[in-house]
Amino acid sequence: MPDPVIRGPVTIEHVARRAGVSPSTASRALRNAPGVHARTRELVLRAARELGFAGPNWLARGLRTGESRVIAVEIESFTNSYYAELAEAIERKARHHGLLVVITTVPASEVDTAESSLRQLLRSGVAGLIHRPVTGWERRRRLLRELSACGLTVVIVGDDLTESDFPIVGVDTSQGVRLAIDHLYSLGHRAIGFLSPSDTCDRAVSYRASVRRYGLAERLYLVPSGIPVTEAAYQTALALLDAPDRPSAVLCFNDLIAVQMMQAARARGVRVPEDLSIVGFDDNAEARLLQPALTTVRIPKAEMGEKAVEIIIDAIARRLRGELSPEDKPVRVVYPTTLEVRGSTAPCAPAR
Amino acid sequence: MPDPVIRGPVTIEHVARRAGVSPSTASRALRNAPGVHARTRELVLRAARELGFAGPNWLARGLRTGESRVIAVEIESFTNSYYAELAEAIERKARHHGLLVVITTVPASEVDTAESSLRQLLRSGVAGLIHRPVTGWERRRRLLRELSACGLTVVIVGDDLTESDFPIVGVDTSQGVRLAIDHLYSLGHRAIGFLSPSDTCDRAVSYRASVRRYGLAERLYLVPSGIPVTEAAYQTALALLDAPDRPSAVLCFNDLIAVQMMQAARARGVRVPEDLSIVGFDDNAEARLLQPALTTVRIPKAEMGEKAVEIIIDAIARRLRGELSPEDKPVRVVYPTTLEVRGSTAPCAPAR
DNA sequence: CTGAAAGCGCTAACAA
DNA sequence: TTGTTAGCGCTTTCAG
Repeated sequence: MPDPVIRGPVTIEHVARRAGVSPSTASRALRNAPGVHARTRELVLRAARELGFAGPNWLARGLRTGESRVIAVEIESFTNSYYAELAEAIERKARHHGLLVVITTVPASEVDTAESSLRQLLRSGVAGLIHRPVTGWERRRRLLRELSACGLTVVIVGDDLTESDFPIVGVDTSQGVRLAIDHLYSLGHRAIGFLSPSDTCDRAVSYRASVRRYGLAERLYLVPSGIPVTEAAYQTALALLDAPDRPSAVLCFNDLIAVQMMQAARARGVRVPEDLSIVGFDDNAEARLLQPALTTVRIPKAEMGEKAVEIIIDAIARRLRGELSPEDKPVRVVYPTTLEVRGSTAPCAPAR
Repeated sequence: MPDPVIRGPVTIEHVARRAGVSPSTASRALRNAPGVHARTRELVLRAARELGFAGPNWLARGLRTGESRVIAVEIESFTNSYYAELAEAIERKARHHGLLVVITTVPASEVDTAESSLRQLLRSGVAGLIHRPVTGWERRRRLLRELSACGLTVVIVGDDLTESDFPIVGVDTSQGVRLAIDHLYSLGHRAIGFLSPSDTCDRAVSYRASVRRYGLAERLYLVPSGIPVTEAAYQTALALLDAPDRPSAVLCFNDLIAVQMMQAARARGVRVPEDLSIVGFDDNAEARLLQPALTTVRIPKAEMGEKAVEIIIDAIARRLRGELSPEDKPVRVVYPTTLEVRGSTAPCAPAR
């Protein structure tokens, strides 16, 4: 019998017909569902192979079962290596579990527009959303809660832990900041600045606490918003260097800002680490490329991404089992940070 | 009348019922399809708004119409900033056209395993695939052709243009290499090496041609495969530096390898650019962070990504119009490169 | 201009 | 163990 030509993807019905069984039997066999005679299963699998069956149509299956093999990730940008690392881990983990990953980017300039695309996600059979809070995130908690109410599992990934409505995967910011300040203090630094775009975020709060613990003065250098953050950080860094009471060490809000600090130092002829010690935060890939390499507080981004996926997979499984646990306290996973000591920090120069 | 509670996402039927019309009319109104009385449309839209209708379920619509609002991107890694830039542009363009982007990563170590996940894509209602060839890509042309035959538009993005079965978005490699060699030659360099993991790729071929054009000797330093490419590149770079006839300038296969070259030079105390000029390729983000900043051949990654999306959107539109053009010569878009002259190149030192 | 009916591909009940 | 039936939410004939 000549193979009947099948245009378009092969469906379960094709396989069933060829194997001489009903579609439902074919479906069961293909899914390894129980209650299929071994010989029948064989038959079906062979037919599938011969026809080049590529697996069931997920749209159809999803429509029928309500299941979903897709999770969504919302980040600010791919080219920020922090997010890239996070997304990579998420995708890897998801792939190993047979999940597809839809990535949506929400540029800071479009936080408002983004609502519609998130809603679309919901209607696209997405099982979960991994959300990394960005500027303006406060505005969308309502939306997120709404999505969550519609059965979509929302997981927050971030280091600000002031959140309790959703499962959250975060890091112990205050511990990380303490690591950095302890390191600088033990190198003899007593004038330790903090270069940050915010003075109310967890990192800033922790900085103040850490510095106070040693009885040191707070030296917060606030990066103004409005202009692109790198440019603003660079300007603020210059101002920091030009100030008469320039600190001997600076903790930067993150590595992106630390890069600007380094470049500003170079522009002013301030040697790092001899004249100025710099510590970053996050441990982005570029930290190691800088010259000198950047001492920084490492955030376990890969682990965090994987954990977020696990939480979603868990939620999916639980929902399948009918345990529609509405609000039994969202999970909170907090990772510790580590200090990566590299070349940008050194003992405080005695002569100042 | 109290709002009847609707659990789960609101469907078109809910909207229809509330508006007092049939589902088909609601569907038409929501889609802005012709043949709906203005007043009826109003009614439907209002009902939709009141119910918080978030748009039609794409699974259902896709199942019915065969349309798809999802495109897939296959890259090797997120953390390689080349791919990150590409993916970012793709996602942005896609988002602006209302398309969702599924990103699949194919680590070099898993090129074989990856087949199944690509097949899954096909069954997930994906309209197009943007494929950036990676190691082992030859092995999957068969698969790609198969997917393509099933109605999925495959677009290749890359700089090796030896491909004619699929639409391709690429760059003029030989022009780019010539740019680099011309630059070095005009700086007085006559011993120009090429540090590359392959001696048969377009870039290597172009290097040989360019160097021959000036009557210079070929100095190809081949990075062995098997071990991680960065490590291998570093070792080869050291060998290059230690050789008695060390070149005065090196063109690197890409910026990733150029980074290794820089670090090897630092390790050996060879000053860049005084003792050695280095040119990269791609213009990754890190090129600007290096010290000195890397002179490199810029590839317009963002434009390429956007163009790839356009090609897919075009194909979707054409298919909807029924123009199932089977094989009318795939599009080829070739971008020129530009040379970004930065600090890593300088006139050849006279004394050697 | 609107509604009723059918079906995209799949799977969960229920029957056999 | 297997087949039959129905329906997920939507769109698209085809009548009205």
